[in-house]
Amino acid sequence: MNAAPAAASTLTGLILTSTNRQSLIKSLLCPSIYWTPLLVDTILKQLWNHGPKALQFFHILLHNHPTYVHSASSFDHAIDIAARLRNYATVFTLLDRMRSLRLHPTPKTFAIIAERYVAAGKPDKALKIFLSMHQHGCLQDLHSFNTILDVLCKARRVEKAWNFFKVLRGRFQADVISYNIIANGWCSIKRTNMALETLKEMVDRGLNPSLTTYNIILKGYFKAGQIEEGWKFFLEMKRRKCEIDVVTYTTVVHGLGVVGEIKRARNVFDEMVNDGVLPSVATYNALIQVLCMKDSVENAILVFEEMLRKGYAPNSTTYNVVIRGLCHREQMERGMEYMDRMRDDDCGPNVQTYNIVIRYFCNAGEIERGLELFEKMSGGNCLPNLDTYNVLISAMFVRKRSDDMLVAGKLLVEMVDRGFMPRRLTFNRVLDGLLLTGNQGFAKEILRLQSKCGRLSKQFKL
DNA sequence: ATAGGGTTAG
Repeated sequence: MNAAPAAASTLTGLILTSTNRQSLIKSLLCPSIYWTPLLVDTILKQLWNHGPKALQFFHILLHNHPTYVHSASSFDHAIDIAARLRNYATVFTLLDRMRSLRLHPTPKTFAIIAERYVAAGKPDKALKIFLSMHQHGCLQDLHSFNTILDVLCKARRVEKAWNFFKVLRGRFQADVISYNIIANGWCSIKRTNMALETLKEMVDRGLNPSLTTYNIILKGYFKAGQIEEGWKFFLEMKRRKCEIDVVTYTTVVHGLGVVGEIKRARNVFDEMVNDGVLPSVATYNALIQVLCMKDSVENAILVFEEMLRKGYAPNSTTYNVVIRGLCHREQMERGMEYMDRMRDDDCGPNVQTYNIVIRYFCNAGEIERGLELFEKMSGGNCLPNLDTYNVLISAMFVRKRSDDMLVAGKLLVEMVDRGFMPRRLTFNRVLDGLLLTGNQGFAKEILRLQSKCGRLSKQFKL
C-alpha cells in the first residue's frame, strides 16, 4: 500500500501554484498531511525542473515543521538540486545540517556533489570534495574511489580520471571495476587504443577481464566507427566460448544498425534466440531505433508490434524512439497517437517525449501546437527542462512577429525563475528581437535579468 | 549512486 505518488502530485501542484511563502507554510504544516521520506522524495523528484521551488519546499519542512525530520535521501535530493543551481553555500549548509542531525552523508552524497562540480566545469573541485570526504564523516574506500572515477569519465574528463587513477590505484587497490570504468571512459571519447592499453595493463597486474570488460571494448569499436574491428571482436568472443550475453548482442545490433547495416543487425537479432539468449526491452529498443533511422518507420513499428505480441512491456525509451521516427517522417499525428498510448500504458510521456514533439511541431512551423503542448506540461506533472525552453525560444524567431518576441521574453524570464541559466546567445537573441519590434521596456527588463544572472554565477564561482 | 546494452539535432 502506497498512496505517496497520488498525494505527491496534489502537493506538488500546491507548491507550484503558491505565490506566498507564509500561506504555503500554513498549507504544508496542515496536520492532516502525513509526511514520510517517500512522499518528500517523490515531491522533490516532481519539482526537479523547478529547483527554487524544490528547495523552498525542502526548507519549509526543515525549518518550520514541528516534528518531521528529513531523511538522508531527501537531503541528497536537496543537495543535488542546490548544486545544480550552483548554490554551493546551500550545499555545504545542508551537509553540516545532515551531520548535526546525525544523518551521515554517504558516498552517494559525495558522488552527487562531485558530479555537479564536474558538470559545472570544475573537475578539480570534484576531486577535492572526494579527498575531503573523511572530514565530513564519510570514509573513502574502493567503492567511492570507483565512483569518482566514473563521475569524471561520464563527463568525458577521462584524461583527468586516468591521472588520478594512476596516483591512487595502489592506495585503494584498484579492481576490475576500476579498470572497466577507465576503459569505458576511453571508449566514450572514441580512444579505443587507450582502452586496449588499459585492458593490457589490467592483465599485467593480474586482474582478469570480465564479460563487462569485453562488452565495453566491443561498444568502443562501434562507437569509434571501427565496425569491422567490432565485428571481428564479437566473433572472437563467440569463438572463445566466452559466455556472451544480451548486452553483447544488443551492442552489436545497435552498432551495426547505426551505420546502416540493417540486414546484419537483424541477423544478429535472430541469431541470439538460436544461441539461447532472449532479447530484452533494450534489445528491441536498439533494433527499433536503427530501423527508424536507417530503414523505415513502418518496419520499426512492425517490430514494436512484435514485441507487444511476445509480451514485452515497452518503456518510455521505446515510445520515444517510435515517436521520434514518426515525427521525423512528418507523421506528427501518428506520433501524437503513440503519445496517447503511452498515457494508457504505465509510462506517461516524459519530458523527453514532449521535447521531441514540441521540436518537430516547431520545425514544421506549427508553433501554436508546440506552445499548446508546452502549456500542457506546465499544468501537469512533467515540468519543462532546459532543452524545452531552448527549443521553444528558438522557435519564436522563425515568424518574425512582435508577439512572438514577447512570448520569447516571457519564456526567458520563466526559465530563469525556475533555476535554468540561459546561454548568452539566448539572451542576445531575445534582446535583439525585442528591440527590433519596439519593445524597449521589456528589453530593459531582460537586460536587468541578464546582469542579475551574471552576478549570481560569479557569486557562486568558488 | 562501483562497471557494460535503447533516447534529439546540430
